[in-house]
Amino acid sequence: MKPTDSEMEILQILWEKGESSVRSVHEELNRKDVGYTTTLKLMQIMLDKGIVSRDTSAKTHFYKASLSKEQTQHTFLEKMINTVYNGSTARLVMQALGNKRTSKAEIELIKEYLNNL
Amino acid sequence: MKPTDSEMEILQILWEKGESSVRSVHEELNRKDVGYTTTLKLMQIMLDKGIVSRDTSAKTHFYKASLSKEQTQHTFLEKMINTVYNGSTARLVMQALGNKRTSKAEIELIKEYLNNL
DNA sequence: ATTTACCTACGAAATCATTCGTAGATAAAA
DNA sequence: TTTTATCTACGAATGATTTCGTAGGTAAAT
Repeated sequence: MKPTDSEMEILQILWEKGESSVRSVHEELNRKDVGYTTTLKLMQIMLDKGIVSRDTSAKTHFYKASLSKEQTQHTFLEKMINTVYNGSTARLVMQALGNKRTSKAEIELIKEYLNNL
Repeated sequence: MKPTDSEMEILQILWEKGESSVRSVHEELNRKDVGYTTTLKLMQIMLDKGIVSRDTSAKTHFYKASLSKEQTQHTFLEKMINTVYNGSTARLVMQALGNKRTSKAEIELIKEYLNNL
């Protein structure tokens, strides 16, 4: 239900690339220090947990995320707003904008978005 | 320096309540299933890690957070933006605003904030 | 003065996440 | 056909987090 950090990294790749083999996920994660079977094991554990599903019809299995990116991100955000920002979205947003020097383009994007709300 | 989930829960209480005894933190965490010595141990570990400091002049020790709420929240946000939103602050902000029905007052607050950047 | 109630310290078990090595299967290359 | 490459499965080591039990201290209540 709550992906770990490593699992999150793998999910990112699956969302971006779509259905993928372990090898291709492993190469995308450019953690050079970590062996192939580690990635394999992680993905097998994710399968157990129901975080991903897979197609085993060929020798090389293909994995895909069970949850949508949006749904997962939403869960994370909600949790963060409630536990860390006492339920105030504005507080989170302002801190996000304040602490990082956000690019002008990004700021414009947000302004536009706000006007359309 | 990355507090774990349990450590985060304790930090929340210390930020809110200020300097506190283990007992009072333990009661505030309403995890009924967990014993007092567990909370004690966690806070002792946090002391080892430098996450909290304490006053041992009386029999009952008093703990306080070493890091400010703002700084710690910032670290979390950064990490979240990087791991979940591919480094895009705007994407986080827009999802935060989009998924929850944010009040008009909050939206105004954010607009004003953006104009002052 | 003895019991009761809290407190700290701390070792160690239980749990969970991450890592790797090895075995065995299959397919492609030589 | 034999070798080589690549795949899955899975047990087990490692490391970090969370949990609890027990021992020993101090202070208040009986």
